[in-house]
Amino acid sequence: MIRDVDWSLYRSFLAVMEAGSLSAAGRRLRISQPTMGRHIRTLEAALGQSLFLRTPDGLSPTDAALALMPHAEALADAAGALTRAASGGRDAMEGNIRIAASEVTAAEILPPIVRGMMDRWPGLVIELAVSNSDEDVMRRAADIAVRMAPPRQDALVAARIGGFELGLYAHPAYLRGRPPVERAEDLRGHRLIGFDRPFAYTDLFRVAGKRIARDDFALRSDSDMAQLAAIRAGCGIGVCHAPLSGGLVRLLPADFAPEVEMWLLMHPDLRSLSRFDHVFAYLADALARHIAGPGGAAS
Amino acid sequence: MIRDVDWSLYRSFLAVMEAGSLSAAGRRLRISQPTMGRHIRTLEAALGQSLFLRTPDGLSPTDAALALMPHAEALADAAGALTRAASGGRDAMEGNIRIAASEVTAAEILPPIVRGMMDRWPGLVIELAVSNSDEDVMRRAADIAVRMAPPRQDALVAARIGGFELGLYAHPAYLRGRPPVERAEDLRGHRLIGFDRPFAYTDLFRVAGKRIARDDFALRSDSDMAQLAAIRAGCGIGVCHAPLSGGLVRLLPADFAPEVEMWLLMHPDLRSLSRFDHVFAYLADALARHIAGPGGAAS
DNA sequence: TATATGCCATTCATATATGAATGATCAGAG
DNA sequence: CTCTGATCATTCATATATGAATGGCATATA
Repeated sequence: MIRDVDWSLYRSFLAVMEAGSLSAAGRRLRISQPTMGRHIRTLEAALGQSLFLRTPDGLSPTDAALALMPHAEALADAAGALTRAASGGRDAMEGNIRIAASEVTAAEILPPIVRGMMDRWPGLVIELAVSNSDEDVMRRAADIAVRMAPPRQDALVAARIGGFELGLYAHPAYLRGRPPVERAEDLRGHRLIGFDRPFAYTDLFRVAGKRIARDDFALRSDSDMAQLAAIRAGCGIGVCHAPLSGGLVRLLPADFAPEVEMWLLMHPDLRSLSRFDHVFAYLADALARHIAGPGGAAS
Repeated sequence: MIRDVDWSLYRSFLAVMEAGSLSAAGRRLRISQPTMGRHIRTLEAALGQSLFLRTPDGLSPTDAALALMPHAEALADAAGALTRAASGGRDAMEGNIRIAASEVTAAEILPPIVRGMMDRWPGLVIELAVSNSDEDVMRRAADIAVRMAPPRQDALVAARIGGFELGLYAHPAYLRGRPPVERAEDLRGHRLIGFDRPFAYTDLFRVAGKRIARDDFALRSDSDMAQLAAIRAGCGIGVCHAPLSGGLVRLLPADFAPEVEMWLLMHPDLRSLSRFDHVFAYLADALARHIAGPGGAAS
């Protein structure tokens, strides 16, 4: 049936899918547009189905192409993981490492830690990717991930870093001149900051047993970083990691104090490269110390 | 650092790793030995490290190459999945489907079911792979898997087929002329058939609360198929799926009757190709009917 | 000891894939 | 309407990768 498709063709396919045109894809892969066109034509011939409709302003994918897309991405993830694994020496602390974390983690927690890593191992090249699912590690789109929940995938190297509290916080400037928040009912009439789309966290948002729904929020954002920034800017009352709450005022600590676990994940295939183990251990240690710091220490 | 490695080189790398020599790898990929040699040399140059030691009778992998191996396999799995997904039309019931199952399942349960599928959809090409881990589906080494335990991976399409019993069985020819087995203690002195290496099933092997250990087995095999064949050949007493126990005598049904669940798994990326959905549903239905047949019906 | 069969490296003529240049087409801006 | 900036398809000279053939080298086999 289908035989011996050159893997480079898949690469060109993916590039065209992402870039939207032969020319743009060619630029990205540093090959010429005619070559790119030939690759796609060859691939279509090999697979026996047409993958793109040629239009004056690019190639638009057929349904068949869309169906193949996730597989092509998996291929790219695996190729990326291989290149990262091959970068640097066998046991040397050099080469690329891709770390995935949530926005807040990447922006607020990791930078000083990464700084320390880079100082200690100057040969390392760190890539920070923002994402929220363990899938990244399973799919090898990232080597190591920091997550705020236990892994839902078996077969991953996982370390529980520790637990910390979430809390309701507001900036003093917001609270000034507004009715005090002393009981759960006092939240009515206040500006609440929360998620836009339902998330894992959504269920956590219960104050004194009552669930805060989407409509109760005066400011909605799916970016936890934007939420944090909004709280700090005095936009209203929102949820924030206790260890990150410096300068903010905690509200209703008795009514809202859900605990969150921090986990570190790694793909088992990376254990054979010692630098991943070292970075994993370094991160686990540094994150544990971060949690144990101000407001943490719940584990 | 490392830039723009042609994915075909990874393919050659994998072929050499598996074949053990440039010539053999070349034959497998239908390219010449000099070309294969050039590919490896190019890859080594691109990755900046030597991958093989050239010996008179082949290429032996360095540690670096061994470390890259799992990644290369992931790449091959993804490429295979892509080709399989691309084989056949978009919504047509034709093309390749790879089904993973344990030995016993593949040999005893699936054949008539697969026969039915092939009759119904003549365009389908079925590949039966023997394996025991959900990993296969997660890694996309198989499209659909039949498993005897709930999935340990989230993010898989999973259907619980039903439960059935395991039991202790022996062939009448074995039992003839031997002391009868009426209580758990009677097993002493009998020939037991069991696993060689510790497995998930090992823990199940408890008779009247007492665990049967490795040393108690007179015949050990990690192949469940070999065990079944041994029981049927009258080698001794062993564990067998109730639905497969035709012609055998059940022993100590009150003391040993652990329940096992059968699950069907599929990678979510395949849902967009309708033939995988259809085959999934067909398998789920046929397996459920198999279980509900003789000796099953525990769900 | 001679012979056969693996293997890899090298060479060199050839087939193949590539890129620059060109032309055609379309959409949007002035 | 015209011009600009995208796009893709085609052409053709060139660079590149390929395979057949060869030689050298080990290890089995008789």
